Amino acid sequence: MTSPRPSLDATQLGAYFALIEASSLLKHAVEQQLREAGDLSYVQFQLLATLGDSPAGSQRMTDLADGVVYSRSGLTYQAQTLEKRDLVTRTPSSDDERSTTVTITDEGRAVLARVFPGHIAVLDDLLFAPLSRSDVETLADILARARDHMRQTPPRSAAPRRSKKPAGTTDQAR
Amino acid sequence: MTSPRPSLDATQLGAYFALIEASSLLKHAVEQQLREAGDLSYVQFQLLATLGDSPAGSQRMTDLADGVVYSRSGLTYQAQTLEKRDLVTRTPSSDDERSTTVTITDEGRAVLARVFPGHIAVLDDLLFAPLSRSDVETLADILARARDHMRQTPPRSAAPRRSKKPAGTTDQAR
DNA sequence: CACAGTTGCTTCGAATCCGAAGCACATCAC
DNA sequence: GTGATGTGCTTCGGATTCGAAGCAACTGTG
Repeated sequence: MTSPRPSLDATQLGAYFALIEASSLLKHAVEQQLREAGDLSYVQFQLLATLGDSPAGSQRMTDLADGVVYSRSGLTYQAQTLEKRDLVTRTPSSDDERSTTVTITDEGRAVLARVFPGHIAVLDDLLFAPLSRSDVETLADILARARDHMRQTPPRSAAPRRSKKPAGTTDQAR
Repeated sequence: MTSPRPSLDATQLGAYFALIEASSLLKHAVEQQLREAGDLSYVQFQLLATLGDSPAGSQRMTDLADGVVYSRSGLTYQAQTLEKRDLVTRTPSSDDERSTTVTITDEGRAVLARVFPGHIAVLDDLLFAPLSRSDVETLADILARARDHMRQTPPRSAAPRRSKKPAGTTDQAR
């Protein structure tokens, strides 16, 4: 950051690094707690929590994938893992033979309930402890805006201009 | 499902989810850009950037690991990968035979320089675009506080005051 | 109805990650 | 010195991730 880069200013860099570091640290801590308390990975917890929050306790694979940030294949893997442990069931949808409906089981809800208190505790201790009430509100507001913007921004806007991919053009190598 | 349990309030949950989602989305986007522009993973970029920022362009493995959030073994893996591509060199430290000093090469700096503009562009488009100047300042301040707190909080404090367990659930096989 | 294009999910291979165990050097007693 | 500990890094095995390719079921057009 002491480099002569005419791009981001110190504040922006600070925000960026703080965001990445804080989320990484938090995620690691949460992951560890989940592993110890219920032998769950973070994704697995997210899936169970999402399902537990759903009206019927079930969702289509695709809708689940949209809620979480992970890939479809990764979701398949985790869903299978959860199914093996009887925390969810997977059944073909009735109106569309292709889609799979994932449903949380009582056992799944039990694990969720067992893990939740510790999860909250970690968040309180690590994330919320050093923040005031208004800090949290502000944080929620700003990050929600950023998230919403990223969600609706075309995933490919990263590289400025690029249309069709004609051939093995050694893409933008400077 | 907003159960009647003494959990987090809506604002806290919102902040938590927004933090996780925003950082995940951003990281994915950045990762993709880095991959396309310089065939670097996010960790590799972080390592190169950290080294590039260092006075002599070099650091001990351990110090590097502290800067990044990843594990020692993961760092070893990535350092080896970078070394194979001649983006860094690794030499035993002179005063301590055990430690390894990692140094960025000119080639490494070149890759860094090639990748940087696109990196900035992604950040501008995805993270900073929907935020005002003061938003960024506030965000940086709050997250920096959270991060610093997490860094100095003992790693094992996951479940501090929570010793009660739901019946004689056989603990994990150790 | 037949066909082409979509959509939903899974399988496959490769890359990456972590924790535990192991190895080698350092440091601290005595 | 010499052994007991500690520190720095790597190796090992296993888990998790992704993208690309594949399969099966839907949809739209004539």
